[in-house]
Amino acid sequence: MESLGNWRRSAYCGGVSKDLIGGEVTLMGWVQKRRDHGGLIFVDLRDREGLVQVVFNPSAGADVHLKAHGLRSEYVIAIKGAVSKRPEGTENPSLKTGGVEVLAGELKVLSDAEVPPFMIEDECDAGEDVRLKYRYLDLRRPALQKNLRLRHRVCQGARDYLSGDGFIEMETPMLTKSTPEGARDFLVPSRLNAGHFYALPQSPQLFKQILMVAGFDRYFLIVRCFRDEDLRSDRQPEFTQIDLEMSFVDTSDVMAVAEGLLARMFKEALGVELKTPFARLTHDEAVGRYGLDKPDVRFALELRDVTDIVKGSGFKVFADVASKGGVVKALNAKECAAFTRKELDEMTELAAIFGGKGLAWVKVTEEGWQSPIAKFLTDGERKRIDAAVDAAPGDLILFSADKKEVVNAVLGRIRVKLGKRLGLIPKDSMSFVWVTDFPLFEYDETEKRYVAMHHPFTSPMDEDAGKLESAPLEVRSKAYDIVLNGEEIGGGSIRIHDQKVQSKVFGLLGMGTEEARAKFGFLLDALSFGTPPHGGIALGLDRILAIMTRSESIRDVIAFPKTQKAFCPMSEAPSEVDKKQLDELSLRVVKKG
RNA sequence: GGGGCCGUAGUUAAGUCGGUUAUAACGCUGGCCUGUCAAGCCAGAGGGCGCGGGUUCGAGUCCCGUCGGCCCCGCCA
Repeated sequence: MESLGNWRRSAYCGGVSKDLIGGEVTLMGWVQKRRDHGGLIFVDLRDREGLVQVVFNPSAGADVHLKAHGLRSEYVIAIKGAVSKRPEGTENPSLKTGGVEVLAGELKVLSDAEVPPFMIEDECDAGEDVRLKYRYLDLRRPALQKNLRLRHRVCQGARDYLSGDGFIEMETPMLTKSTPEGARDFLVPSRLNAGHFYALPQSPQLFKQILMVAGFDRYFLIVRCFRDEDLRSDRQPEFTQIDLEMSFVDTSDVMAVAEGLLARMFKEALGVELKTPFARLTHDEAVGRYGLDKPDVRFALELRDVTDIVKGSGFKVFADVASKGGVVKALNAKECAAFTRKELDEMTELAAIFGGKGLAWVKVTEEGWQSPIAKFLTDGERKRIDAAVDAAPGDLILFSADKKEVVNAVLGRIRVKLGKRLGLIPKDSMSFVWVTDFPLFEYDETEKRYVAMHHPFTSPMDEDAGKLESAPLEVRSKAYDIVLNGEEIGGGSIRIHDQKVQSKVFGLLGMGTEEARAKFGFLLDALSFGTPPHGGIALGLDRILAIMTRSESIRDVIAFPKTQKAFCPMSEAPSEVDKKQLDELSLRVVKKG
């Protein structure tokens, strides 16, 4: 290995252009590929800006040529040489620098390299476990470099936009207080307070509200959040939010800022102009028509309620469900009457995953219904159903009958599946939709109490506030989610700024006065000292980037993600710690047995 | 906590009904080669099938357990 000495890079490999022809350059980078012809040796040299071909010609220096013979993939080298137009017929149009090459005059091997466990190229087919173990090699791949540099630009755009709109970037604690509600906390033991723990923030929620109390008026943060829950392709234990909060505003103000912010981020990232304002659906509409509170509105295929049509029918399954307060809904899979038994079974299996006990189907033909349930329904009922779902010969109607929540979940997911399978989703479409008017509370059957649908600090709608005690489940909230292509990419709300209302909500959530004081006393205190009406939103940066980059998983837009077991194969975190460390923290590990 | 798919050279994969010495491609090593860029040609090395049991004359193939990866349900205000 050689030292850099007084050599300094004069250009990036990917930046060697025709303009430099005739000049000398000093390049530094990684050996992508060596093609040794015995005489001529070609080396593709790579840095973050791209590749350039370096030519080692024995006639230009026998010793340098000999040295180049020993180069291997991923060696880090520096070369000095002349930029030259490539000889006629040897240009490589698939390379940005394919019209030129660098004739090496001097070579330094700055670092040699082991044979990498997988090849550093975009079409890398190595498994994700190997790639995560050697993440530094994986990150050398142009695809990941591109994703992470996009991440930088998007963040930069967000900072610019928000700073320009009067938002102040602040900092909130990472060592904070564990609070009930919400996700499981990551805990950090306190050495100076034996037996006491900090929690890593699930979001800066309370602190940003308190900054509003403190009069900062507009705050933002691009901030890491932590939730100790099971992972998914769109969920990591630590993830990044673009978090903002504003004072003296109502829902429409926050939504307008979020739209402007997203428009700026997409302009920055993809060069596309988003049309604002975005479409809006109430929670009721979203769930009713699409089955989910994160509707993919890129295609229709909407759910239709046929409960009224079948409630008095001879089909016992439907009639029973209807009489017990359940619903029967239908989905018209246009032109899918040719579905095989196997395909129908797959749909039923999918329904089962989401709690559906079955899935009735009807193939609509010129002669009428072909279906196991046809004989249970009258001609009139069948006609009314046909009309309800706009059925035409060749269509396939799928039914789910159950409790409302189950029917919506089942048909909502089947709708998405069908949308993909039938190619109903327009490529390159970015369909944003706001979902508003969420219920303030849900009833949790296992805990036997109300739980906040968004979070406990969400303000009820002014016109519903009177129903807080009389009919909590009918109270709608000032919460809003932003959904992109069927994925939730953000959510927020106008907060409660009245201490009395906040106390009342805590009470409805089953928290006694004392408990509320113990858990959220600081918030209640703060609210009592003059609080502006305020609200905000948090955008899921990783998810947005995954959509922008068409990544299957947010792991592809995070430099150092974790596996599904929340393990980092590179650093091997989490790990056991020394007994001494545990002693200092007054901790003892209890093996589960 | 649960369901599904998957663990075979460095990597990606094949391996039939259980049957000689476990295949291939890429990569790697050596040699030849002055216009390649998926370089080419020749030669070669490299694994005992995630791990532990079991069944069997015989297990990469079957069974049980376990570990790990991915997808999903629950969970994620």
